Amino acid sequence: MAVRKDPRPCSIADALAVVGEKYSLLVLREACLGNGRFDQLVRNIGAPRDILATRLRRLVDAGILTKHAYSERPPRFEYRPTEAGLELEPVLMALKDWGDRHVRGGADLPMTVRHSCGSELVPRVTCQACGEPVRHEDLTAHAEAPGWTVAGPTAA
Amino acid sequence: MAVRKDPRPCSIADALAVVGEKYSLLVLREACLGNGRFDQLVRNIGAPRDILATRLRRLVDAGILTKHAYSERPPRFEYRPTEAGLELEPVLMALKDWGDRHVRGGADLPMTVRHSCGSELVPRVTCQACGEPVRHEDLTAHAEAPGWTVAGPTAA
DNA sequence: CGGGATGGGTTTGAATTCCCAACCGACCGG
DNA sequence: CCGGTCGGTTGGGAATTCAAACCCATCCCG
Repeated sequence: MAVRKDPRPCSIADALAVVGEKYSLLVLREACLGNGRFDQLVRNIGAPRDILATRLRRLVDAGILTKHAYSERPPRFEYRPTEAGLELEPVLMALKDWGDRHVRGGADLPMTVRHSCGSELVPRVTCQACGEPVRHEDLTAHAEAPGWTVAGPTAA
Repeated sequence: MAVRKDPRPCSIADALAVVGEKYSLLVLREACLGNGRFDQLVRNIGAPRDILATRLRRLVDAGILTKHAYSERPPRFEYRPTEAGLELEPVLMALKDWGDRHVRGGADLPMTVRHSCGSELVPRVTCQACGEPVRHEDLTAHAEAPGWTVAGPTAA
């Protein structure tokens, strides 16, 4: 799915080139949940088996999953998130939050996540420096490489 | 791209069904940057025009973009993020951060974003309740709807 | 030992998408 | 009138995806 001719050098595009293909993030969801076996992935995601096999190869190659043998004889594997994969989990949580609020009505959430602090997780993307939530109107983009021109005063 | 037979009710899957198709999040990136005109999108994203047209229709239908006329005679349009679209921008930032750190080496970032607090934005996904960064080992998933079974003690 | 189930895939052929290039209509500028 | 811009649409071939079937080694059961 690698965006063929992305004219802009951009880490968002780079990230999507790795995890932006169909099912990839759902595979990571399941891997993070501990459901990393091939047939679990097939059942829980509903992806065709061949597609799943290619995604898994790609995610392993990209260093997001590792293929871990949980049994020799017969050889059986489980796909587990690497450190890089685990660091993608907050993105997944932020996406889940957005989906909770904007796609699903906001009520009757199919699944919740509890944080170790004791309360139910409500993920917020914040600025590390000041701790404030990241809001569009507080952002300004700056080009560091050629290819970037920004029209308005808005930022991404 | 709606995942055809997603066996799990999941807000992540729901969100991806809307913005998970190829180019969709890059379109939103450009819209947030203020580069919302059709030919700007074509140039900056590098997507085929017909695909872009389909994505735009879908994003407008989903309430993520609006088609705003910036000129009558000749009729010219600009796609702008709605409130829901703007609320997806933090996810984009979190994704950019991951890409910065894991796909790109970590150095020579093509673009940076400044936060209104004065420092360069380093987005962190935090727990709203306690303010701590969201880390995999602090999470536990809980099923609220049928379809959910989690294998390990891990969580997503 | 035979017979079925399980796990982790690969193969096949049809259906769907994507991609590219060309085209179009409305307008403007010279 | 002629070229250029903008915002698309159209057509046809290339690439992906899909569903279902198949494969193969290994248990499990009797």
